[in-house]
Amino acid sequence: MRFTQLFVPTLRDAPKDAEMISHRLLLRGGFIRPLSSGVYSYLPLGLRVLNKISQILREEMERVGGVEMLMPSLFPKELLEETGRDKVDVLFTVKPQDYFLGFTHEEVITDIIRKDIQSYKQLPLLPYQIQTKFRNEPRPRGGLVRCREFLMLDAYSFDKDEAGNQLAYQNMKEAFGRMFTRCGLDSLSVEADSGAIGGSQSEEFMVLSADGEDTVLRCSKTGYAANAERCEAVPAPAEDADAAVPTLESVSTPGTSNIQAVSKFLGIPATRLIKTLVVAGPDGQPVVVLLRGDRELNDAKLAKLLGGPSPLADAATVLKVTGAPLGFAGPVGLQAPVRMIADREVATVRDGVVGANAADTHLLHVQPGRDFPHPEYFDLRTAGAGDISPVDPEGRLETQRGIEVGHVFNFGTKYSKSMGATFSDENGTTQLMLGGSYGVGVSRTMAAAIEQRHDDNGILWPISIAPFEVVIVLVWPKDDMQRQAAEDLYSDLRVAGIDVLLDDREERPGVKFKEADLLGIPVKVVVGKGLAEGTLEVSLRRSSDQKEAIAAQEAAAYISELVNALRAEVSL
RNA sequence: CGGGGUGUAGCUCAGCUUGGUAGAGUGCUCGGUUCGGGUCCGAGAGGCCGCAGGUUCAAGUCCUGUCACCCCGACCA
Repeated sequence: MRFTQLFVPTLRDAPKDAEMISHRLLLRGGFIRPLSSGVYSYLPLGLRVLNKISQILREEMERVGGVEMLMPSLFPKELLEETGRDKVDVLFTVKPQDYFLGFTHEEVITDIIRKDIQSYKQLPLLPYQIQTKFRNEPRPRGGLVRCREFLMLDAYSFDKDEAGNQLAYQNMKEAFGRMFTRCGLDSLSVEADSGAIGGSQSEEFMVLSADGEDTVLRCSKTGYAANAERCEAVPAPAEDADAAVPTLESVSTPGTSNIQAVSKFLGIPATRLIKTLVVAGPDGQPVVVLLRGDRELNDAKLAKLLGGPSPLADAATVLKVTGAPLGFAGPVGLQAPVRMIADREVATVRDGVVGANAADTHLLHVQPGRDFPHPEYFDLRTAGAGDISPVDPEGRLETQRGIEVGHVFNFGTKYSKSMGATFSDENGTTQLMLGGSYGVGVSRTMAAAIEQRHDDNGILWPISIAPFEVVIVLVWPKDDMQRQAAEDLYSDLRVAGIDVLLDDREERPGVKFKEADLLGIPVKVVVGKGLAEGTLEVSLRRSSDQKEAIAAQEAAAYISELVNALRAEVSL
């Protein structure tokens, strides 16, 4: 491709309100342009990257037996009513008739399968597609990181038995790992919550990045990693388990309606406080939840336990349950009989401090089981850095940020059951199919790659997904010798199967150098003053201070070798 | 949906406190200059100051409403 024929509107400055690096560089490099919140056009360079990523995904899907197809984006209302997902809140509705825009395709593929598969002989099956998805995200963010319209690979497995189902899940996990490695990303799979898709087994693929949306916890001893929202929180061992605890004492603590204030006022660490929250369960009934003072309630764990989202109760309910204003609730002497649950760690608190269920008053020397009946103990807090690893008592959890680029789900018979996808087994018996679904955010992967690979001058694309593998900077297009040498090299590299961009613009050299860096093309060849001595200058974007002078006649062969070496770094 | 912020030239922003002729840089066009890391000098084009209403002799500036976008939370590839 010749630069003069391309459309690459670069910007010297990115908008100040674009904060994520990938967002800024995608805009500055002329890869994307916004149309609306979370809705972007892919300009020529952006599309080239998307296509390269998509191609890698296709190859890895075919490798595990995937078959590509393309399903509609327009869903009739009745289809989603079958599984109840017509109530999903991210759905876009299409007006004249009752259609939804496609957000994920479990129902569509299951509808096809239930009609066209009758026999175990037709299984297993692994259809997939790469397609634009529509989700009315409440808050799009970070450019391509979180969009209302985005490109996704979605795959669906259908199997006749659990062994096949497990194999499909494991195959897909491996395929995903290979995809991200080949895209030049440092990724890891973590245990995850299955969310709206449902099902039992679920893992996310994370690209580690300081600006990632998700928190990942990793065990220092083993390879175990989990999304923080999902990671089991192991209680810290009790200190002074045998120490005598004095009898209860009520103290005045004026104006201390949060843990921090109480801790500071009494000079007692938050670890000895017991936080008492009142939540409204899914049935509307209040539930009292106890946590150690320094811990955070995990909404997902609570929702799972109580059977639905359970937000904090309003002040009126708190007053009714505790007899006190917000901030002074405690497990001792509650007004109304309510269910009381606690994080397991609360059982380890000795000589604790709790709200007295009276304004500006707390109780000292509290002992669970002595001063109030033991509540039901569960894993309810969010695990954090320094916690004991759930898989190895010697291990400690370390925290990192990540961007979720892929997610695998095993949902068993969830969709085949609700939609009636059955087949006849070897004995002629009707059975439900087993399935899983698997997604990769293609456009998000593009952003994640930049988050992980950039420097002050711009992007550092891995060669496998770079818009071009090589850029030839023709320094003086009006110099016939330089132009001829650049054209020859351009043609030779194309013949050698290399994706090459010839910067043939009538621009000052500095502009071309700066933009080559911004655009992140892995190999740069400068055809300029060195040509007087018969040489071209070759450098890598990631180490641009190391420049090699290569004889013009040998340049094509040298660069081919270099490109092959770079390709090999991200091959499997 | 809750909280915070921003809307002024293609892009990045100043001007608003204290109302009085619409600004800079960059980009674009033209002339010259320079010629291997976003040259320099000069000239020029380019504006519904997000939109609607109000206050005022007078509104980019003050008030009310509204829309859009960005950031932080609840959700997800």
